[in-house]
Amino acid sequence: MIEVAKTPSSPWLDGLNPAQSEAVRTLDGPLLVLSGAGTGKTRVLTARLAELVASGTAKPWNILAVTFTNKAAREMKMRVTGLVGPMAEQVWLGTFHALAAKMLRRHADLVGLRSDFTILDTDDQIRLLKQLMEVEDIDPKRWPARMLGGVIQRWKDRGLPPEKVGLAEAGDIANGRVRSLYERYQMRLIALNAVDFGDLLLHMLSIFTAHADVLAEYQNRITHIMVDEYQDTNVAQYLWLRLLTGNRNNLCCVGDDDQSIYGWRGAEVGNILRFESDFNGAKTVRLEENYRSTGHILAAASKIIAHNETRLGKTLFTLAGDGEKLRVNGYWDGPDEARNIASQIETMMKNGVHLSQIAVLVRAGFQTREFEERFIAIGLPYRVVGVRFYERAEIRDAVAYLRLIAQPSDDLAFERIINTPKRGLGTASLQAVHIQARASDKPLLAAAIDLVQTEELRPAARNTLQSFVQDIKRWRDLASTLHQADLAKIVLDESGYTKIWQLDKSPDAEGRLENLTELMNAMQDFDSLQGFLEHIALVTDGDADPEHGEVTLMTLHAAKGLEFDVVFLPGWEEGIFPSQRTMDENGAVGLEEERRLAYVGITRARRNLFISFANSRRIHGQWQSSIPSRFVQELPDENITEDLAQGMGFGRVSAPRLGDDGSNGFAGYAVGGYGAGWRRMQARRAEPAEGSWEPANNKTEFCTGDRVFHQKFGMGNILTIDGDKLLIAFDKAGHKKVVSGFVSKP
DNA sequence: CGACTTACTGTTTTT
DNA sequence: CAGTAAGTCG
Repeated sequence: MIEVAKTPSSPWLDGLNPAQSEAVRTLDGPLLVLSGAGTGKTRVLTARLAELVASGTAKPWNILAVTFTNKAAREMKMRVTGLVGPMAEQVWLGTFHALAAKMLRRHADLVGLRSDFTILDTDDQIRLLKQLMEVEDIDPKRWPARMLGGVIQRWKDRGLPPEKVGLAEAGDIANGRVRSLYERYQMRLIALNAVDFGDLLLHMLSIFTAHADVLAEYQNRITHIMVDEYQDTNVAQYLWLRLLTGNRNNLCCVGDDDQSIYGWRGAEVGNILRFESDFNGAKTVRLEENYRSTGHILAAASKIIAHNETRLGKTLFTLAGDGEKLRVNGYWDGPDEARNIASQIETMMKNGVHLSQIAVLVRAGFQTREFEERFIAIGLPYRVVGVRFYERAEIRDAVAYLRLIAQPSDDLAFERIINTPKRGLGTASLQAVHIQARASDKPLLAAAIDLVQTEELRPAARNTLQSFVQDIKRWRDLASTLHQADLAKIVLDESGYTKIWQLDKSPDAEGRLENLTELMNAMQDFDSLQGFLEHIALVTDGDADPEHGEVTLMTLHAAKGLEFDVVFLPGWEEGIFPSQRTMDENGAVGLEEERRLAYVGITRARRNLFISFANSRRIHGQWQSSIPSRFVQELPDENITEDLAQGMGFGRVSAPRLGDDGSNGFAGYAVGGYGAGWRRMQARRAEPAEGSWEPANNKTEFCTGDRVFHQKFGMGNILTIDGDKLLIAFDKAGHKKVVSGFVSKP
């Protein structure tokens, strides 16, 4: 390496490897830093930020540094402060949403909002949509509000306001009424002086597009932009970045296309894949030296991800030794898997491994249950990451009180608490308030104040409503003199909310009371009630602090960015992981994302990795036999040791090796018999040539009316065929939808 | 208005 | 199976 002259006072440049160093020293022009798992991404990001300031290339306030999570933003701020001191405070540093919210509050009037707008969460959105769906006459059974909310959110992710949504793509959803639902929803949000998460970006886009002066102001001020986790950006975020970058083009994006796992949430891997053609003269730096995992782990991860077609390609390497091979375990069933993993953890614990260094990572939240049950049974300390604090019902109720106090026009908060605790103000009373509100064009709370002056409600309801609005007013007056935490205590006690849980006899009531106390503790640290409400609107992570002497149990998604000495990856079975639904909905693209998830999971481990699958599992109360994930098959022989349960003739080699089309994970499998798996294993051994093995049952083999046999349902006749999905009238089991791979001709 | 019963439906979720 | 959501009765 050539010794480059450097300022002696730049400690952040010390110890960087050549690639890292190059990324840190490339200060101008478009730069893509492709950083594989564990290659020191955060280090590069913070060092480069420090270098920008220290070299005089940019003043702190000229720099915009964007992350996805508050946690990442916090860490970056801390580390940059450590490097350059309090100057770091001046950097525009935060999440996409927090930065956009900050901007939007300055220009709210340009889109018809006031600067004190409320930020709604998903729950509020859904409830609002349900109301509007009634108006639009959309059947909530056929089209669940959650789903339509998702559709609208996706449009927002793509930067599409209602008028830009193509008729074609809106056409077949909810009989073509989603578009007008979206329109109505947006109007309602403005009327409520509220925005949802997607609006934060969307409104800024429309302001930047319609008001050149506003955009110019930001473009002048921001000369350098840095983006973390670029592979997770959606179209709206991309457009926002593009507009802010202007023609300076000083944009540095850091990310890893192989770790893009949020496509289903609107993230566009395309953004990172296209970077070089998107930004003229872009330079790409690859960080490929991994400082986290041992050789076998890294090799397995690399070889699995190599099965993906759509990637920029990197080759991770480590100077650490090979370490131990991955262990691949087959178990009889779910409980067997949980029992074995739990006892392996116990053994490690006895051998001095700290529990905080052990994680069990699952594909979906419900999979943690089996482990929880086992861990409780043997008294193994654990914690489940994922149940978000601010999404708990009791917290949302409490916050709704505070929201209504802070913002009397917050109708959603009003609706949430008007009858919580039960005051006898049910649908009839609420209806009356709604009518009054619509007639006078006022928020619900104001309408309620008017309504109690009239004879409209029967005396009992009127009195109750009267005292409710008076309470709110009284608390509102208190808010100016009391600290918000004390206010919260008074509100919860006086409203009778605390009492609900004190009287509740269900086992989790105590926990809920603790959560409320926790909420008030959390409120201590804020300057104002407003500040606290802004925080909870944009922060959902319940601070996953480690070092707690507990095994961590969480989803693969939640594990991104974390690392552990020992990682267990259970449930590697077709249909679970890769998830059947993802493959059904997104085909080959979905399968590649699932594989990236596998890659993320594997690369979380520093030293020991255990992958496992079970022969049968109880899903929705039904026992179902399962087959090992194709990802098990993709693990290279030389990096693993395989352990099967006693007498189980069903090894990983029996996992499907299919084309990556995601079309039919089960094709050709006589599921249910271990013998079948064993025979396949023999067959594979005998004829291992790539692609030589064809699925036995091709979907084209079936015709409507065919008589077929199913392992579990018996004989039946095919009614309809939809791709590889068959609707079959079984003689005994009735009508069932099954995948063609499950049935055979007799 | 609210308590109770019945039917349905089950991923991942940085903000 | 188990949790929710809508529907029905008192």
